[in-house]
Amino acid sequence: MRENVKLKLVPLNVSQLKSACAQCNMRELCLPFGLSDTEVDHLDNLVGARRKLKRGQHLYRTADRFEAIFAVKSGFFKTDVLSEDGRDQVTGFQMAGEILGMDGIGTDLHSCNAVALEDSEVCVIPFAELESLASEIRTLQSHFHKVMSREIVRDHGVMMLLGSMRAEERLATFLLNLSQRFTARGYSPAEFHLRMTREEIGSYLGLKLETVSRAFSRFQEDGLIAVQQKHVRILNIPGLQKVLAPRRNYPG
Amino acid sequence: MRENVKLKLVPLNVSQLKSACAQCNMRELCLPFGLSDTEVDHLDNLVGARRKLKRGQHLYRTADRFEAIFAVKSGFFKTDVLSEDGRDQVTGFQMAGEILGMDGIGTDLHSCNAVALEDSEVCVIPFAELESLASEIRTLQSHFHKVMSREIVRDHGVMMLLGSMRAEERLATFLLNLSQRFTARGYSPAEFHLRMTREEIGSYLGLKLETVSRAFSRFQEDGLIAVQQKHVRILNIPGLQKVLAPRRNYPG
DNA sequence: AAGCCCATTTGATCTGCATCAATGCCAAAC
DNA sequence: GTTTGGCATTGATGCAGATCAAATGGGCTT
Repeated sequence: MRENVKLKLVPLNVSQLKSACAQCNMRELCLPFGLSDTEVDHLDNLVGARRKLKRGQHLYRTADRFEAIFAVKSGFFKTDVLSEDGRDQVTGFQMAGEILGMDGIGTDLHSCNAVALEDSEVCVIPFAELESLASEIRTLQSHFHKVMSREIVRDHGVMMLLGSMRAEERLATFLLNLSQRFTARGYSPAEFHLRMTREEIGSYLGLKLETVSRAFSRFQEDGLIAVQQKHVRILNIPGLQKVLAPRRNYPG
Repeated sequence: MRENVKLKLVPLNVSQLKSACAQCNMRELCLPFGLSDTEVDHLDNLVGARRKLKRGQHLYRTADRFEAIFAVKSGFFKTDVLSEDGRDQVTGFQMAGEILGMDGIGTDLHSCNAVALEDSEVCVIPFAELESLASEIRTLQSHFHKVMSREIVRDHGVMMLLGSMRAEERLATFLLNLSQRFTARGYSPAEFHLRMTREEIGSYLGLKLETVSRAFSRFQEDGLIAVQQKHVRILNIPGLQKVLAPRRNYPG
């Protein structure tokens, strides 16, 4: 049941409706940010198609030809890298308004897999056309560069997490990050449904699933959160933040 | 002696010489890649200044205003992120032909520190002007996007390293990566001088300096390399590669 | 050339997380 | 309503790498 894969290269579930960035409520978090109304119209023309994915379906796979980047319209994705020797690393989780696929620009081939973790919908943005439009609309060019740069900065944050935090610090960081992103999208900062498994969280955080589970339980014992399976309620945000700044022995 | 810091905000050591991408032997690894002669001239006009740095000097610091990206002309840099609670993570090492500063595009402020690990020189590429030129020269725009994308992909590689490799695998990956980059620059693939300390390597690889040191010693015992302090000679590249693919227990 | 500082190496011990193993829970399928 | 299978929790044990500690050695300064 995992997925029924690549029966058609051009999937049937491509809606030919206009994507209507202008009406999209993720507008302010997505590529159209900062564009004038007429500029958004141009972008709308470019985003010719949406694509719907069922849970478990791949949006793209490693070594797929790169042709477009994708804006998540609804749903939830993960990206992961698979090394030759079988190692598997989740490199990110993407939600509405976030951009997927920039990994493919450098080599014209995708360098990771993108998988829907729930039924999802993306806007398909053909990259050659985006570059054309960006060279005409300077605000779009500039904003696109900012999006890529922020991805680099985000990755540095993950490196810091993986390189220097202990298990509970990693999970706290993860939860606070999710909370903040849900908030930015108008959802509750304190209560949400995890779309990914413990194993996927573990892969992202450089931990084994048992360690993730134990950290969840520990946070619950300490009254910081309430977890039941995939449902999480954060009870004490400052408390979670304090997990991150443990050893302060300032000599001043 | 670490550094004599920010005596002048606009450093004196800015050469007003033309940077002459056309004559630079890093041309093919750097931004000019793929440009025609006349296009390279345009880029040359844009790159108005070079800047020399002594070992230990900062090229930029976290929260510095972002104005330009930098192409390393000669020398060696590290970038690192410092978190509020004092954690320090080296996010990369940069050598000739590589681009520094893209972390600042997203917020107009730099989000990490860049430090010269030896006397170095960079080409200063004012970013606003680069965007202007990129919107006129499509090959430049396209190439710049590729450079950013590759940075993202590189970061994913580091995540995989930090998230799923053991100490010796990390160090082997690191050495092979250096070897490959030196090779691409016409240096020996097998023999080089490390510009960074064990502690900086450790920070980058998510290990303590003692662990790095022990891994070096282990590789030496195994005849894979010869190390003496910062001088490294790789004796057995396939052997180092084999360190990365240890546990193959295919059930086939 | 001498002395100092700091990077590096190496050893001994400790510990956080991985690993191994079993049980429990929930949703979908029958 | 029961079965099934994936996911999650929890416990027991082991080990890789951190931590603590000391000795060595180069490179810079004087």
